[in-house]
Amino acid sequence: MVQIPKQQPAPGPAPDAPSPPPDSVPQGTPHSVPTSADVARLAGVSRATVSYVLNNTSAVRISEPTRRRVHAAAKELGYVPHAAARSLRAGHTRMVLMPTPQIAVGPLFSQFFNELQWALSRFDYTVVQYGSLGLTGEEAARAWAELRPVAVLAPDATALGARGVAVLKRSGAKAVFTLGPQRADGAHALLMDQRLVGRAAADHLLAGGRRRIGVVVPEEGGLEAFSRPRLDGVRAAVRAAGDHEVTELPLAYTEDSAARLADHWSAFGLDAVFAYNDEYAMLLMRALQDRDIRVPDEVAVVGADDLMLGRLLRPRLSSVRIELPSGRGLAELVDRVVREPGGKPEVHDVLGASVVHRESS
Amino acid sequence: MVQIPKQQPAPGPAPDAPSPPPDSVPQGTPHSVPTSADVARLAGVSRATVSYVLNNTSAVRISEPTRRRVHAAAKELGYVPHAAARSLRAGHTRMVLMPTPQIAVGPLFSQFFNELQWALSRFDYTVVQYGSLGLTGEEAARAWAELRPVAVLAPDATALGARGVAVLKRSGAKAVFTLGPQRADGAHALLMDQRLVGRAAADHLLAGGRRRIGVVVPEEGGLEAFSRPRLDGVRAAVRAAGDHEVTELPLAYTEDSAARLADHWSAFGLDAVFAYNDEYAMLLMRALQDRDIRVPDEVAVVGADDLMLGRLLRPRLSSVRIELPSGRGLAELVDRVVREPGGKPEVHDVLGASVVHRESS
DNA sequence: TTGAAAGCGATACCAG
DNA sequence: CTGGTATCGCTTTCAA
Repeated sequence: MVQIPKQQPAPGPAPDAPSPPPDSVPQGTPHSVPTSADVARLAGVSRATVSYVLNNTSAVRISEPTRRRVHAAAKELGYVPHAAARSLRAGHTRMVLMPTPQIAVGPLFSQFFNELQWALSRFDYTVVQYGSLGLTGEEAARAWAELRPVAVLAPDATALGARGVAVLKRSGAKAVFTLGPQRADGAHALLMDQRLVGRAAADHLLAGGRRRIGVVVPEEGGLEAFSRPRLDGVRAAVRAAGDHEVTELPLAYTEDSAARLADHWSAFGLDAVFAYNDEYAMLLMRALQDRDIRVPDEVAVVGADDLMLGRLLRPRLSSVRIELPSGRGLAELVDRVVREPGGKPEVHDVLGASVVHRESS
Repeated sequence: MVQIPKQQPAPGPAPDAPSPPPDSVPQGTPHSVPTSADVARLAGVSRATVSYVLNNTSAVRISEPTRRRVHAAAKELGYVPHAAARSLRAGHTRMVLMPTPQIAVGPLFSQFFNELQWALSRFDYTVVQYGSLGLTGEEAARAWAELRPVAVLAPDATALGARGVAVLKRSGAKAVFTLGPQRADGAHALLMDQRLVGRAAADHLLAGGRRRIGVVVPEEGGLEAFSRPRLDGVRAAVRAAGDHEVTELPLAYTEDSAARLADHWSAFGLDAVFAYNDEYAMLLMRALQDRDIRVPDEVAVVGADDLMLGRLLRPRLSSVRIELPSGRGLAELVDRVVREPGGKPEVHDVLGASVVHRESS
């Protein structure tokens, strides 16, 4: 706040004189960032001692008066250690990189992300979400590798390929995980097999006697990684049950789009819909009801994510509840791999899907 | 993948012999991370030349054959530069730190975040979301300062105080912004005055002849920073219009809580509710309707955020549309401050609020 | 108990 | 046109 006006150092030795300035008043250097050397000077000790004190190095015992002086000096200068210098020296970091998915991906997933982040920080990892916007697999990997993270948890929408994984490992990453519906060669996988969601919905509808099933496929870009496998899951379940029909229903998240779909509804001849998720389900259900198409009598509707809103609709919306594992457990897994790298890539199936049956189906 | 078993270096000079190994076959060092020195060795040039080539340094002209050799060597080794070393040498970074808010904060805000992130990366900043979970103002600031970001955009739920701002500036941050309903001394502010949301809702309700207004206050922790000012905004508007009543309505985001509130509804004697946001509005409206309390005849309901779901409810939900500024503009602002620091802290009012009148009010 | 000094990896100056 | 080399801030032996 106090603006020191032009407090130039007194004319003396040239700025790059090799000898350190003997008159070591730290305020003399007006506004550079304080380093451990500054702390050392102010406390009248060496940089080594500063390091020992501030890191509580147990292998070395520093006298209490000295500790006090160092701490006081650090506080007075507002000294904050330089993470880059530290990790450069150490040769490794505790950084876990979680590249942000480009697309917003729903409250469920982002809560999962948050929980995982919290759990990892309990393990003393520094979690960093890195916005590598618009970069593709290998390029993205190179950008991430520059940070030398000890672990990378990549939402596989980033299409990290085997090449990308290799880049990261060569850069020193001990653990590379993909998390999402697909896996990448060489990386561990927290596999979230979205087909299970479709399968659960289809099994439920088939069990209720429905035979002509429609599947909403969002037109919004970036959702294909989820919508495709969900559709595939429905197809597989339906095929297993005796080759009934499955109709793709493209739908954008707008009232117009829903209206168009509903206008042609009878042409599809469906008796059930899996609506991708609860929000699309709500959109579609509203459009159907506005046209006096009765749910569930004429058509059963099932959403996914089991959001609160489903319980508030009338009829109450049946929904596929998706269970993601605890952040705590995953953090343990990551930590284990970091500490014992070199194992074969593990594939963990981390997605559970079960239908919550309500009134719409 | 190929596990080289115990490939120990042949017995020769002690491992810490000062002379570099003359037989410099890079494959000889099994699995360390390649550095620019490795690239230089493989290409048969100096580290300086490698740096010049890989950074396209224009002040220096390198022959085409040399460039080729360097690029080939870099690719063969899978060389990725070390960001920490680079920024240590450079004395600054292009990192913009955006600490993640602890609480999930709704789709509107996170979309705004994403847009801002994208815009900043167009300005060649590296955007990093840092999960400093559970740390308070000054401690959090110290943790962030270790990364030496050039700019910090702090959601003020992190309660970055004047002290925290000072810590960041001393650590070299050229631009410190808070973004949210409050500001911090010394920092620039992208002020999102949530009172405007409450005011807009209240003005709308008052204009419609409503006089006894209730305001939903979410019981979920972490939302106070938003709900308090929204309530205050309603209070201010109501006071200005002639001192009518304002009733606080605590509500958790559960059906039970909404049911309890609705059960005692008549006791409140209200003719209007501002429901904090669309989701709480939906929750409350459903509970009211289930008890045959008519909306909007008996009670007008207004939400906020103008989500799609509001349009799908019956009656359609009136809502306060919140306008956040373009990420592009804010990125420009941040960039300007980074390039010309030292100016007085600027306060930018970046939140617009206007009611979308539908059927529920 | 403390200090001097070597390096971590990359860059930019100054010679050659 | 290219190669030494000092340097950024910090940790960590090794000596004193």
